[in-house]
Amino acid sequence: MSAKPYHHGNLRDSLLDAAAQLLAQNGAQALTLREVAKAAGVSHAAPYHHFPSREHLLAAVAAQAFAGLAAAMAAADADHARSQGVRLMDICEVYVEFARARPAQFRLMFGPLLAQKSRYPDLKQAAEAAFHVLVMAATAFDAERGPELALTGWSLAHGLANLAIDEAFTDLPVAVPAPAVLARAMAARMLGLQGGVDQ
Amino acid sequence: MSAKPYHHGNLRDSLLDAAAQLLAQNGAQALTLREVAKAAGVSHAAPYHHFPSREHLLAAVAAQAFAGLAAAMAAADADHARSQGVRLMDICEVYVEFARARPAQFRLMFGPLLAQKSRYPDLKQAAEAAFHVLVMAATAFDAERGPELALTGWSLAHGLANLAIDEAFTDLPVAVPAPAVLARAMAARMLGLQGGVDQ
DNA sequence: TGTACATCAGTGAACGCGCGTTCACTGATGTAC
DNA sequence: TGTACATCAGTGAACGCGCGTTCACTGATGTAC
Repeated sequence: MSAKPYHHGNLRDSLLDAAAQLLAQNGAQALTLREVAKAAGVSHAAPYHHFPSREHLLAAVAAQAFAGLAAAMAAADADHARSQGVRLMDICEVYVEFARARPAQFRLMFGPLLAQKSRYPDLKQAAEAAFHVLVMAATAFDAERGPELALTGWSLAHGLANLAIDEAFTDLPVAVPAPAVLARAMAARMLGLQGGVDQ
Repeated sequence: MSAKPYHHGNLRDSLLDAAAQLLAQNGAQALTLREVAKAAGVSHAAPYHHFPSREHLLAAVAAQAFAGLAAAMAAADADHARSQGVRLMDICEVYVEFARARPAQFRLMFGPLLAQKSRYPDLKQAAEAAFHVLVMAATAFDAERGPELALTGWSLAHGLANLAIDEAFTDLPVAVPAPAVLARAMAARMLGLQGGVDQ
């Protein structure tokens, strides 16, 4: 803040923040280390004291994004006033809306830029933690078919999220409801519920 | 073939073929115009006589891939010995297997590299033709809920396809069947059928 | 409370690289007459 | 069947650019004594 100190103090976090912001603006393709450094107000060589390479920085951004997604899903699952089935629908909606709000992050989280996730333990762990929220909720809904429902729900939400952010629905020759509405309706069908109206 | 003629004769198609092959090997990120030209046995400036820019070449590759997907889906829908419900399951399976067989093409078709599809009319038309196959099949299955089923099935297959090629299922703490099996089972559930065994 | 010094987080210049694209050119093709 | 010529599809050298990364350096920090 004050007069630009030589030692930044918390550059690692600043770089992550700057990267996330640039990602939202320009997409992962255009996210260069040099731009990130500039946005953080630091020379373009400084990031190397905190990340071994550009890819490691991207992995850290993705891990942070997974944590955010997991938190949002967990929050949706925490509303105990709602039935477990409705909460599963909420989770699907949250998933889709997360992707729509942060499309570049979402693509980075799953895309080929971080092909070998196993090389980034933190990233892998964050991804698994997010999926775990869904498995737990699905198992609470139906103890026996929990994992199966979780996989189906994940595929459904993931496909919808991707199609939505890739704008595959624009100018389609059929009427398409809003993604959030679609997410709830599809989840309801999958669970054998009445589709969004039985709260 | 013979002694490298100065005039290639069919360079446009050769470039598309070379691009598709390089895409399969290295991914869209690494697909450069220069490499494509080299693979087609031509100087790196030659492609400009057939495509105004790299992006136009990519768009043409994607359009061709959409045509291939549409053909595969149509073939699955053409087996009139099977019930319409089973054929819808077949289409979903074909969709997922297409993605697994050509992951880089699949990502290019939907990804952000071709953000403004509307700038490439051929591409847009090819994409819509593929979706149309699904809508027709879903409408044949259930005249009233056709479009809704098509959207749900598309999301399901698309999500599964993406998760499969991004290897999101590896090392998951739950048992995961093969993608093709998953595709059939999920489609069956969506349609209210018995899940892959009622041929 | 001072001081020497190891450690660390920055800087800024430089490197090599490969890319998309442009340009003036040249060789091949095919058509008018 | 020839020949002149417009057109087209190639070539290869060159351009400018921005990138990731390296390097020797310098200023700040904090700890041992």
